[in-house]
Amino acid sequence: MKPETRKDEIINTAAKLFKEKGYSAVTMRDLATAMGMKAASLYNHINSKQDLLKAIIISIAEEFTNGMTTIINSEMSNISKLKRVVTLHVDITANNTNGMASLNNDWMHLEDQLEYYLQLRDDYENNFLQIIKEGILASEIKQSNPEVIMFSMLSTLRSLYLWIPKKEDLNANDLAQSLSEVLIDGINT
Amino acid sequence: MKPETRKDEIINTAAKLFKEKGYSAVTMRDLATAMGMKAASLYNHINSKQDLLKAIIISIAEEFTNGMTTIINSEMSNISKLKRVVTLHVDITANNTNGMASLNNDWMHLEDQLEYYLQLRDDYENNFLQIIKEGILASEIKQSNPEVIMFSMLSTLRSLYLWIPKKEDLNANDLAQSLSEVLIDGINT
DNA sequence: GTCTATAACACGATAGAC
DNA sequence: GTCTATCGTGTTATAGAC
Repeated sequence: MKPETRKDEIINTAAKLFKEKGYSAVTMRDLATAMGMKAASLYNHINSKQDLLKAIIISIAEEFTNGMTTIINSEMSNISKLKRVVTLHVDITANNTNGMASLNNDWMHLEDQLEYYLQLRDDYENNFLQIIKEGILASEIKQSNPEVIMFSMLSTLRSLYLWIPKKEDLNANDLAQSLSEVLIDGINT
Repeated sequence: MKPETRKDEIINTAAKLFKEKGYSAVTMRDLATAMGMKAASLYNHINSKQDLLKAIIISIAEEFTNGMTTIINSEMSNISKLKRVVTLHVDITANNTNGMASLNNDWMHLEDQLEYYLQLRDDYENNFLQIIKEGILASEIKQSNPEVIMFSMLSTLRSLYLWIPKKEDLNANDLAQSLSEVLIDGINT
């Protein structure tokens, strides 16, 4: 772990506030108060409010892209790949719960990087869908609508940022395990 | 269907804009432009921006509460109750996709009604959890962590507002059916 | 019921002292 | 690196003509 610079502190504090109220409702004065300084002083470390959003969202989006690439290129069953996707989400979310809120809810307020973000998200979803389709072809996965399956899994995984902070007793491995069981094996006896 | 009053038109247009950018990022000027009038004219029909949010969120939240009460008081298996919950979400969301976005993402900007909303949400989740726990006791549902099951189902159901508008070809009954299969029966062969 | 004009204030960001 | 002061603009909402 590198030591946290003052800029990193600001970014992390911003992510926390953005999670609570959303990007648009957080003012630079709010952020400054949370940092124990005046709003003008923030600009010695950052260029703009928009840069904060960019720093929060793009780095996480790229983490997902890299993780997905590794999974896609690996040699394992499609069910195992899905379980690896679950673990990917649990790990990234556990490491940056606040940032995940911005990724999910404030991406539309990106300015210069909006298209890039949408491209990454689109590629990610296509890869996710591909794993499911190949799993169905290989008879590892039930003959259901692949898009419904992806929608359901992805909705759950994208909501993890709301849930992980409330369940601190559950460690990442146990949570990924429980989630895989529920998402993949179902709940019906 | 009652004829839509001018006030209803404004509320529905507001819901659409709130879905796109969030409550805080939508200005009364944006709303007025979308309505083809000037911002000042809006105030002949509504009292404040906050009132719009209240009208959108609280009515839907009460629909969920009423629907859940009916399900809880009905005589059927717990698995059937869960399927009815899925249908409840699909129906309400199909009827008011835009409003569901505010319910999910902008509830924290409620002022006077915030506590009331949180109370309704809390009661709803407790009832949901109760169905799952009784289903496990009755051996209808697998011995998994009930909270993980609820979290997973509810995350998916709460995301429906994003998905339903993109899949207009799927009717409500078919969607509820597919979702129940995936959420309750799982995807593993 | 819609308009123009404007009040009263909050916003992001900058200038320049220390 | 933090401060005070402030610019220029955008915000919700109201007043009053038509």
